[in-house]
Amino acid sequence: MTIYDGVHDKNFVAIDSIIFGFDQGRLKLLLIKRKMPPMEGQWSLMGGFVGSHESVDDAAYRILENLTGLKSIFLEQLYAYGDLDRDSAGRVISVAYYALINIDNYDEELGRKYGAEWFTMDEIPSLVFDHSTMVQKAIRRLKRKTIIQPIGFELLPPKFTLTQLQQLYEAIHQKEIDKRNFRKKILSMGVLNKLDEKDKESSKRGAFLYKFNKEKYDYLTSKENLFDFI
Amino acid sequence: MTIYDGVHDKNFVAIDSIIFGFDQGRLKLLLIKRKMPPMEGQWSLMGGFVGSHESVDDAAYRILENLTGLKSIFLEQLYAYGDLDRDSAGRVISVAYYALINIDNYDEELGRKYGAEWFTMDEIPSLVFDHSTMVQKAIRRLKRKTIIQPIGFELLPPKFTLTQLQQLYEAIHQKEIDKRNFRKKILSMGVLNKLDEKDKESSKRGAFLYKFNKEKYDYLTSKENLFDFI
DNA sequence: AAAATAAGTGTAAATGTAACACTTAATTTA
DNA sequence: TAAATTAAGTGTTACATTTACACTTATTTT
Repeated sequence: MTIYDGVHDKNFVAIDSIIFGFDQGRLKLLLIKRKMPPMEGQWSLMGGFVGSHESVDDAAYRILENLTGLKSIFLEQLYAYGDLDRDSAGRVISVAYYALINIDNYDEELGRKYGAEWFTMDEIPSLVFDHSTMVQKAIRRLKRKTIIQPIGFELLPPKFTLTQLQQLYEAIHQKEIDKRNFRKKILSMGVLNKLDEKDKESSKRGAFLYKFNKEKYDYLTSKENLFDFI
Repeated sequence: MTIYDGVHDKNFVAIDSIIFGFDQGRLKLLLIKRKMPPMEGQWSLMGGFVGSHESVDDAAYRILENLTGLKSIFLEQLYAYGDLDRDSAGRVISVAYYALINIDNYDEELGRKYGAEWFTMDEIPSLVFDHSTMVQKAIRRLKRKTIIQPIGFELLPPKFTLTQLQQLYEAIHQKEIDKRNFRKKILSMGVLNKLDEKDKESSKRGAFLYKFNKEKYDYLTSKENLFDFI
């Protein structure tokens, strides 16, 4: 019946993480320089193998924590890559995840250990294996997802100004957004809480700080199916 | 550094297929009755293991062909499921795919061999392991995707009436659609070719048949990024 | 010839999105 | 201490998209 029945085969399963950050108005990607063959010295996504006594999600969190020191962050499965020759070292199936982190919480010490560096989106070098494909898909997913869900907050500090939030959206979508329309839309979602504090860093007048309202967000996502993406 | 480093572990990787069909105005799902432990006699998605000498996509196509006899059909990766205890027989990571097939081309002979049956969406029995979760996700994906891309055609015969197409959309989205608005929108997409033939099965007057224009669709999807979903 | 059946068609209201420029608060400098 | 500087903050109109809504037409059956 079936020409090839692979019932008794096991395979290496790996994780690769597309790690997004946001700094100085620019969207960034965390890459590491490979310290082992194959492709030693080439830029790569952070990755590792899935053990047989941990879930795939747990492996993704574990690997991300190794590099960033961060535990509870936004991490979502992107796609499973399964071409036979995708990894030149042999047959490895890789489940790609993308993470959104607040760059302030990133552990630079750890990063140095892995030879990690942040790259702005227009300066991403060519990557090993099919990692560039993964990054492309992650960017598309991020663009789409931020239209529907306000996940962008994950990339900002807990308190942020509307201007910062707008700059983030502009960085993700790579286009200018009208200030009035942006504020109208984002505030109408009702997931932002205006604080009494002002940020005086970037202007003389000072801009009000806002906080993401997770409770309201969770309520909306549970109530309506609209926000539900995948 | 890392508490658990699973570098040297291999894992079983499986495929599970959510197979959609459309018949008599109803969206349907193809399920099989398990003929082996665990969960013998329980309803399940069609599945199989990924061999170490085939790509994950190839495995998905192979397994689908086994059951349906169909080779070139719409098949798209849904999600990789990796909980430790998801399969009660042991540690198996499963990559779920969903398929859209024209039910006329389905090989009933083969289906009988596997104990396969078509279920309408409101009659889906409880399924083994995490298969119900997979089905839920596939339905959500299908709903979303048909809003953006006209992939619904995959479920219809090559020639179809606008009424049939509308019934398909109504079945997927589980709500009535206004006939005039539906026709306006679907025709404005410009991916349908009206034929000179009429279908006289369902009305005395007869309804014009249409054909999906793949060339135009491919052109649009390559040109504009709009249709691009994931 | 009349009845029955599903196919086929257009317009107006409502909603959502996009375009557009000036005022205000606070600090710095002259 | 008044003028200049800087980014924050704010509404309205035009345009596009989506929704709501009902009758006529072609053909077959009785």
